[in-house]
Amino acid sequence: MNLENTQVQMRKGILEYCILHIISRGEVYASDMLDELTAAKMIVVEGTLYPLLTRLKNAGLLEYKWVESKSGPPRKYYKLTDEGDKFLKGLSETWEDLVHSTQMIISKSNS
Amino acid sequence: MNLENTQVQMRKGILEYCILHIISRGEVYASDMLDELTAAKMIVVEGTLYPLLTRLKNAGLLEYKWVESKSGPPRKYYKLTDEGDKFLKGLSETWEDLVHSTQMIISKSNS
DNA sequence: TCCAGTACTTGGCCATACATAGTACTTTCA
DNA sequence: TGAAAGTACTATGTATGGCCAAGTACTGGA
Repeated sequence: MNLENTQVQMRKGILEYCILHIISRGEVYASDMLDELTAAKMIVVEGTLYPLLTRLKNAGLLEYKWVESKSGPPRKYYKLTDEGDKFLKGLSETWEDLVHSTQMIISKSNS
Repeated sequence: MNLENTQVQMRKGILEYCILHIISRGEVYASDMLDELTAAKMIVVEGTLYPLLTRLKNAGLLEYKWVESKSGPPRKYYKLTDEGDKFLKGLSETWEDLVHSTQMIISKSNS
């Protein structure tokens, strides 16, 4: 039971939410997302991101198209499907409820 | 990939944080915590709470004492150890960072 | 004595984050 | 021309934690 492990646990599910948000803003590929997540100090490694994208695609929330690149292999550019859009709305509600509940408990402690 | 499952995943780790907070306010036993969590609309079932308390106790973050009850079997009243107190402080930081990072990504989407 | 209520325990299941190693394609440069 | 370096993606195995469900143990009332 160390702090590091708990950080991992806290991130679970939230990462999915963040990724959907990033994709909802326009077509991006994996490295774009990694940059954005890193900028927000939400550290993510390849081995986490790629399986997640595959999972979301298989669930019908995302779709992608191959785009040629000048500096390496072609890239998968992702965007949300209609279903993905709906799912994101549901997730937003869940997240806000969760934050609200947590703040409620925390604020009681500090009073 | 349904919403319900994602809600479960989002809760991971956060629950631990909330429980430690509740216990930090004074000696309580399981049903007290369940009431408090339910009041905050963070639904938790026994099968989640009890194993969590055992885990935290084994990790040395909690300690408990048995107290007789007039309406049923004796109860375990929990309180934080010094180590638990330190751990909670670390967790608070993690939680705030996480919320901050997430808000950063969300706010970009809405602009 | 039997039943309902309360408090706690235990074992098994599932999903996700992560580490690690590997594939495949492209450009660069000796 | 062909070996090295870089980029993008894939695959496999591990650990953790929330949850379900069934079970134990103690109490007081009918």
